[in-house]
Amino acid sequence: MLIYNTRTHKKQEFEPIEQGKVRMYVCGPTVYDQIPIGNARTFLSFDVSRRYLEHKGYEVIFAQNLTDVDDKIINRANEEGRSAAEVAEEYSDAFIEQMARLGVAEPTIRPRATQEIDAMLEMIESLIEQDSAYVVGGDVYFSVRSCHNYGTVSGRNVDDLRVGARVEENTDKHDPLDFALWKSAKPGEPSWKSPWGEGRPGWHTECCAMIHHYLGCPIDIHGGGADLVFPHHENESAQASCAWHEPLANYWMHAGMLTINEDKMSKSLGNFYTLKEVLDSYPAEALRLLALQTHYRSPLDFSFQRLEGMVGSLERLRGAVSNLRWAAEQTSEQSTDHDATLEQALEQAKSAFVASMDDDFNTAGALAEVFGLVSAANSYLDATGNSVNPELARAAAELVCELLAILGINLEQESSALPAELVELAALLTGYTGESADEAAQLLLDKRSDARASKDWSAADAIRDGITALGLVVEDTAAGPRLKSAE
RNA sequence: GGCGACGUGGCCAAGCGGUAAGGCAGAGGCCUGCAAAGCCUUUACCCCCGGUUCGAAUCCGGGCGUCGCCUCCA
Repeated sequence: MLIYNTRTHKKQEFEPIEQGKVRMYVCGPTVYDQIPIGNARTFLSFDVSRRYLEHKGYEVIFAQNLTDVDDKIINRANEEGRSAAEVAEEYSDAFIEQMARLGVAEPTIRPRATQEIDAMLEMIESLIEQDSAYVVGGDVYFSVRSCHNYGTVSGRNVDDLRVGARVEENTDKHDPLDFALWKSAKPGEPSWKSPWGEGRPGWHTECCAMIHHYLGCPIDIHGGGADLVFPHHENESAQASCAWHEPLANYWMHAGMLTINEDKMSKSLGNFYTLKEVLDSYPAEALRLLALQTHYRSPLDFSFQRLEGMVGSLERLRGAVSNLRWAAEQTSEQSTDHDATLEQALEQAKSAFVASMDDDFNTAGALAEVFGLVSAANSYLDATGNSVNPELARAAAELVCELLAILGINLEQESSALPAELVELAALLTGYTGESADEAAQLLLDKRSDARASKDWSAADAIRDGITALGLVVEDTAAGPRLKSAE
């Protein structure tokens, strides 16, 4: 399969270092607040990459850090008058919770920066020994000019870099390009002991040391948002190169940025949404569909209007699966004249899905195949009037679910029990005296069928309206009426 | 100034040398007592101008436009 490598600017055939095994690392969040929706896009993309690699039979060791010490965390803690550790703890938990809601699989390893200080100190000492880093006061800086291949990940020339474009120049540095590996602690800041005094690690230091410690260098895939290419990943790579004389990673993957109505999301523009906010109002699967209909490297324009549309798409997928399964239960036919067409569609979907995903995780193409399969299945149901070949119908339903599962979209809904209010409704309209919602539903549907048979439309509609009011939908299929919960 | 993306139907978006997937929205039809669900049909000068080629949305050159990154934002 092909994977686009940021470093080489090309799609390359993926060859893992170790046969059958993939070691990958995706830069995690700095835990100072609920993560923004754009951040979630990155994690979603890599979740799909990981799932697909696993589907291909690879054993994937997936590591993702939590940056739980950082200026932003300290600032927030100061504002709220509590410790940085408390803030980090709260938002680490929040992050893990939201990822679970999004259906992002747990990483194999989830190191926290504050727990890995030893590995960082070791790396920094090694860099100092090799003259790639120097100490100024209690700070340690990485010497960019000492790294001969600096710029190879991001494709930049050291001499082209505009220094001080966004941050004031720090006069302690030997060279303006140098970056901090270790920062001395100001009073009241969280700190750890080091040979250079109390302090804390720099951001670029964390990921690199953790990768080396847990996965070894080089790893197969290093991922993150496109905004991390420079300087974060460039710096990580430089540290590995100078400390261990190994590349950090063979493939560098970057997820495109998320925009809102073509604008970069930012608090100042008032178009800032957190993942939590979105998931509180929309199903995670709809958000996934939205994200996966755009290639992971392209910018993704998010809007609630689009998300709204995805709810409809989700329904189409769910509807097809549930209709197929339902039809399969209703009939005992062994085969039909239309089987061959559907069988062909199944094969087509399977192979085209894989072909798309093999091409640098083309989820939009893969998804199109799933929709194609859904269309074929719906046509099949239509053509057979629901008198299906049960085995084939089930196979189609399972394939839809299976393919979507590779994309992390779970169609299986917890089969919500019928609402108890049905009993009251049945009591009112049919004189039902029992207490079973299932029986009540059956009775109501039977009564409605009778009413329809005798063309008593008002009675039939009264029953349907009553049921609709309970959040259910009555569908009259060729094989009889059925109840579904309204989305 | 440097580096890099991108410009495909009303909206979103695949395709990356053989004459345009898919989703959402719209229109018409079928089915239905009416609905719901579903089916069928239907909407493209692929930003512009050159070039290469038997053939280009796809490659090359030049415009125009949009966006991202350029020291700590995924």
